Amino acid sequence: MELDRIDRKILSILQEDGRIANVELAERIGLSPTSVGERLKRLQREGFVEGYGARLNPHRLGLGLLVFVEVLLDKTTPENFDRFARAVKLAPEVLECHMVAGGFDYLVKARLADMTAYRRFLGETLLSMPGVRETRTYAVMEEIKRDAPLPVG
Amino acid sequence: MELDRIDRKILSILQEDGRIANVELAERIGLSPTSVGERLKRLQREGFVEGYGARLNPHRLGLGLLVFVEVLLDKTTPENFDRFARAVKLAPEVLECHMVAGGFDYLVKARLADMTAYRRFLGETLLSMPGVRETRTYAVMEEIKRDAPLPVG
DNA sequence: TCTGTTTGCCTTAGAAAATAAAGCAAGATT
DNA sequence: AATCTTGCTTTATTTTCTAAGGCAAACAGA
Repeated sequence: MELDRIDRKILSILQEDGRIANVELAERIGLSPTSVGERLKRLQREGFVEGYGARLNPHRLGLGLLVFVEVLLDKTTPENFDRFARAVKLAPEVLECHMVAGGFDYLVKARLADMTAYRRFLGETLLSMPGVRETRTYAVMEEIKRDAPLPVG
Repeated sequence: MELDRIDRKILSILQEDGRIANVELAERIGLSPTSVGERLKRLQREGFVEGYGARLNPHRLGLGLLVFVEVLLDKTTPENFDRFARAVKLAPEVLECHMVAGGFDYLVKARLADMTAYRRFLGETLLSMPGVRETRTYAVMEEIKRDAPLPVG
């Protein structure tokens, strides 16, 4: 399944402004609203578009601290991996968690109110997770680039 | 400026489904469309909602490889920081870049087609950026949790 | 306590947008 | 050459958004 120039333009615009009216989207593309709507429906059906979301300001919501945590597990058995994965999915502070190849097992991205909240999170959530041996925390001092759109062009 | 239970519910729903019709949003909240619309406009005006975006599937777009790169700068002067920041903002492969406190200077998150593309990106973009001394790459093997909504409850 | 004001919600009506149907033309297929 | 498919357009109906006006409860000051 191939994307043409128009499909990419639709995706690009929608990634920046997911709530744009179909009429206006069609104007910017240079097609009728109907055909743009059909293309979009196809892009959703084919799985290019997974959904839409509001972009919230974390600081405004009292989540002033962004941290990355490198996590090493005790014994890297399948059950340990699985239990850790399940625990991470339940923790609302954790925005992302990736299993990586290299010096550690998981990279966790979390947002919290402040360092006090982080201390609690580290002790009560991360370190009490099954099989966690070691963690290294990196606090973000400045967000240079935040959630850039995927390159579709 | 305080958020009540209804505001939080609006933010929560909108974060998951940013394209929901105001009528349906109002139904799920239990208020009239007008008053939900007014609340939402206020939440946007006050900066809680920064915008809306389509969630695209990176794999479907041929971006099968997710990497995190730790970057160390040569001399940590303000100009070097600034030049690096500007260069990073221009690179479309870079989705996030954070200045961190700890063992290195920057943590970069990037999506690429494959390892070949990453090699090129590393050489032509990252290593040729001003003042970059050392990089450590961590390739993601499995995405356990991806872009979870911010906890607003 | 009484009065005026604000706040947050509702209903209603007019404007705008989404959706579905029908048709048309260019290119592919047999 | 005739038919089918594809992708677009226009039109009409339904749905949604938006702005106006009004009501009642909470609040402030005299």
